[in-house]
Amino acid sequence: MDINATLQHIMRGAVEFIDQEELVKKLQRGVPLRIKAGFDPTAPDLHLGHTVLIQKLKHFQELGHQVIFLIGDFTGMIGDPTGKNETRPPLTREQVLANAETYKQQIFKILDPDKTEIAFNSTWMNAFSASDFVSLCSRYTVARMLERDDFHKRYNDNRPISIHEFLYPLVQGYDSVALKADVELGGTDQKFNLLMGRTLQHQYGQEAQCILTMPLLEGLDGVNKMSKSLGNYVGIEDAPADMFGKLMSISDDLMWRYYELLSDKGLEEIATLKEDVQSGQLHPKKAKEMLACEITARYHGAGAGETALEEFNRVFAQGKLPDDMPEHGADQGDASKPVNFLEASGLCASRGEARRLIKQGALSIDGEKASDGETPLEPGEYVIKLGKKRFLKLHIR
RNA sequence: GGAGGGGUUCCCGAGUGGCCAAAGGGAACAGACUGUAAAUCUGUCGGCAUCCGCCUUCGGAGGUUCAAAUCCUCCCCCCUCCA
Repeated sequence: MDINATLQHIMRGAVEFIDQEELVKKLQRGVPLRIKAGFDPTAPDLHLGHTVLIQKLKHFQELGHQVIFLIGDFTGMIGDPTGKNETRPPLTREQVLANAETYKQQIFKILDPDKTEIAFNSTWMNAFSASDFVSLCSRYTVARMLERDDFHKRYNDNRPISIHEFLYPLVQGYDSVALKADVELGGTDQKFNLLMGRTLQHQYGQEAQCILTMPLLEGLDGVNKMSKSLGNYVGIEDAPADMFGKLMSISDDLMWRYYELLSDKGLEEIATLKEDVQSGQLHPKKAKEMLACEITARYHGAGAGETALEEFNRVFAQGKLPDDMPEHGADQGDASKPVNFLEASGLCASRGEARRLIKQGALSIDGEKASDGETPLEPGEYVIKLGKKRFLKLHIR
């Protein structure tokens, strides 16, 4: 592959690359580059937002470069400054290793294990002495630190910034020194930290890394970035039916964004799809199904996408029942009153909620709308549906 | 160290002694409409109780009062200005 084709592959979907000329120089040496991306040691519950970056790593891998998946177990003690999270309690060695295993399980659905190096920044940071730290801190100024958007805002809004939060960018930058990274990837929100790597590598007498930022994927709401805490995410470990269903619930506008950032389809192919939808040749729902199918198949195997599609249409388009439903058994009598079994089975958080939902017309039993929550059911088997998405197979003894 | 401002239900935020389970917005959930789209409209949105009503909640612990998110005391945390 010539340099131009290589560059094109690298730049696809990227928001910004600093600095292309430097990259060309690095590439021309013909030695595999060291590509760094850092991740939190906690909650290795990756969602599609993370995969935007991981797929970019894969691109580098395909081009023969060395990918370093850095687990920030030291920086994890600090927590990337967001103003929300305070210092996290340090994880134990065992927890970190367990999380790393879970990471591997998830990222190797995308990356090639043989070409991926897993690193932990505690490896070098735990060896740091207090004077090493002083030396590191002396290489950057408070004024420049406050340029970081998040710090800047918080400072102006009179919201707290703890001093240790300044350490996060410094350590992340130092990681690049320790790893001798050639390129570091991150979301656009990471730009400051990525640039820190360049500065520090310079300071420590190394060639500066290039940085590549990827867009942040919007969550299912189409507004906020995808995140676990906002609950607007599609986890790559989500069951095929959930994954498919969540993707179908996005707006048509958002669908194109997802195509752009998540699909393996070429950009031209996507443009064609979009035209077909606009001209009315292709129903937007079909286009969305294709997307949901592709992504579900990526994480659950080739057949899973099709299966999820069929299931989805059966349950939601035709109003039939899903394949597997949670089951719940109850004795006849009090326990067989709808308000009681809805609560006992976990379909509702409380009896009050069950009553409200029934009043709102959300409950159906064996396909019949039920408005009475207080009358016990006779012994037998029932299919309970609450709202659109909650199902239950009920046995009354 | 001194002076001042602030901590409210999932989030933001109003509320300064009873009419407060606490305005308003957001999120979420349900219904209508659909393509389980999105948008929109309507409703719900602490727990128990089929209405009455009862219990828990407004940073924490005590106190005053018939009655406290609201007043007092101490404590914890955050911010600003001065030093």
